[in-house]
Amino acid sequence: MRPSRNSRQEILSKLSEVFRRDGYTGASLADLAGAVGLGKASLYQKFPQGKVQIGAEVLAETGRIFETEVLAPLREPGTPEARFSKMLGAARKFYEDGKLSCVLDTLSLGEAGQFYREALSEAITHWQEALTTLGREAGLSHAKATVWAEEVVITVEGSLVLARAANDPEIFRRALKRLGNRFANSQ
Amino acid sequence: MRPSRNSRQEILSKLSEVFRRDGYTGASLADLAGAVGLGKASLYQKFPQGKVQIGAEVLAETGRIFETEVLAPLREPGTPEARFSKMLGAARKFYEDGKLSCVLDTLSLGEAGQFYREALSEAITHWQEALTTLGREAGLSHAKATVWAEEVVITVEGSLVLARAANDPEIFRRALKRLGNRFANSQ
DNA sequence: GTCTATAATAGGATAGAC
DNA sequence: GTCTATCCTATTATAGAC
Repeated sequence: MRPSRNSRQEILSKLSEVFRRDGYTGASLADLAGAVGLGKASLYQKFPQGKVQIGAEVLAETGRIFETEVLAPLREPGTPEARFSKMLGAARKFYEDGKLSCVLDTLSLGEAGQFYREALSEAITHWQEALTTLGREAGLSHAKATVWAEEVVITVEGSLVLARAANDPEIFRRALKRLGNRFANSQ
Repeated sequence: MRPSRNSRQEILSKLSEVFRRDGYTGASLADLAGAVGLGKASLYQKFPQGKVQIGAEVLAETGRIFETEVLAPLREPGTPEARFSKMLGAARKFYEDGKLSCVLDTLSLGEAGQFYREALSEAITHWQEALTTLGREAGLSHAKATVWAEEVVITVEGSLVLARAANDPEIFRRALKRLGNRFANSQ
């Protein structure tokens, strides 16, 4: 069923954006509350354990969205090339054309890294495994598929960092385009 | 001449470490002061404009160190392959084998990104240009050298993010090793 | 130059009214 | 459920002693 206007999912989506722009420490409760249009006290009604809980649920929900919107296409029918291309398109949307950072980056700095270590590791593993499977289906050896998968994730994360630091989202889009072209040409 | 025991360079180096672990917002003045073994008030003696100034000077000094320790080898005598290999070794040391993040990442989040936008952009450009020059000397066309340079920087930044998020510095070391091998094999 | 002490403000969190 | 009001702590920043 369709979530109501301010379902928990919608709230977490808005909270996620704040963390992805400002990082864990940089996102104050006032910022977070403001992003969902509530007072701070109302946030505590929904997240009694406060900021740590908000981060944890944001991570979990972001992982679910990433799974259904970005990784699922890797497993749908079609040639490996087409499926990878779909994933890249979905990633481009997920990261808003390079204008929005990744929680793997913004929620792994400093104290947050300690809170969320397990969730972060699992998210990376999950992403890499989905890519490795595709690589194998495209004819790569296990070793080559593993390396390729790691490099794809590295490229997405690295290009997002550069796009943010240089204030040039085009860096991200270029990098994704190259990933797609190279995979197509290797087929 | 050799800097005295607590020269500004040494102080900035210690301050830099805090920013690279905890990010701009995550680094409190108490943390920063503690890292150099001083009280907060003493930090304000050295940096009257406070945290923003500290970040700016850390960025500038980190850029100088990166230039002399990591980029300089690219321009020294030797084959392109040897010079690139030296840069990778220096980068490995600079990032402490993947255990220390890059200021391009940790000082570009949230408000810090606005403060330091120019310095961050310039640092990226500088790094890429040094690599592009090397690529050209290795026989690449301008277009290919530019792409290759961008990909090297992306790989370093991305593998650092993953290493931190997964708490596995080996990701960074593997990525650097692949960069070296691939360049050698293309010669 | 460095310290203690102290503002002044922001941030995380809770109580209780509506 | 959401708000105002409040508390407590942390944080930035400064004053003034040594």
